[in-house]
Amino acid sequence: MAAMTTEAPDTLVRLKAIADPVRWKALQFLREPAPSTCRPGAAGVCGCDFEVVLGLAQPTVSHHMKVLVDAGLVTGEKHGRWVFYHLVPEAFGELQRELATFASAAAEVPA
Amino acid sequence: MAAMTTEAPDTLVRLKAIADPVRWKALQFLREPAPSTCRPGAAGVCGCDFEVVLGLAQPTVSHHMKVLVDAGLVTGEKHGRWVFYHLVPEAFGELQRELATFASAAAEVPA
DNA sequence: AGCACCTATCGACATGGGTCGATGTTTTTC
DNA sequence: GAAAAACATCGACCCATGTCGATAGGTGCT
Repeated sequence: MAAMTTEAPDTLVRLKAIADPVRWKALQFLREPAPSTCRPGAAGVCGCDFEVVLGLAQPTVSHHMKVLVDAGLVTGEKHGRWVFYHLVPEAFGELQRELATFASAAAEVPA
Repeated sequence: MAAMTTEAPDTLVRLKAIADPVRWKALQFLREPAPSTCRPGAAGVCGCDFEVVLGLAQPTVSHHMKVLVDAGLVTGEKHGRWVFYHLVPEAFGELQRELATFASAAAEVPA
């Protein structure tokens, strides 16, 4: 179940993945993970952690994480019976560059 | 009021506004506007232009533009009976910085 | 083996939001 | 004043999707 980060999902897919309150909160947690409640000293954030952080049922968490992984924003490594999630900085870098084209658009005024 | 760009809408509101195929296309058009079909030589893009570009009915266009304006991504100036829309570069700059925090997050490289 | 735990999938439900027709408001033009 | 054009608002429809319970698949522990 390797994460196919080589192919570039559409920008809209990534934006739609981010533009959800639950997934946005999940990404923020991935950015600054609190000490794992299910596995102290773990090298990542597992799905069961998100259940606590997000306050949602397990299938719902699984669904949201799948969306993030499919969008290429997050990778999920399976270690034992846990899945550890990590951010994909490149994906956010690409989005950053996309938005930059809009931030600099108004700079050039039609002659 | 027309342009309440002083208050900062939530980041999620802006992301949700962008993460829509129609509005994304509208933003791209605002970035590189083609010559206006309803008013040649106009100093902006009016709503009726979007009807042609997006291929949608007028109420639908009005709805989408309102979402973009409310999100602070676009301003709408009313000139006569037309409303000319422009990008708000600052808003995209803020989003850019938001995403930068994820792009620079601890990137552990697999051995 | 048997059990407990984490995760993925399925099915069903409810909500949100995109879409359009009809209508109203404002402004320009004749 | 009347007509036309651009835009906003309203109401309704319909699809996408977030949510959960039930269930199945996998893994580690005793």
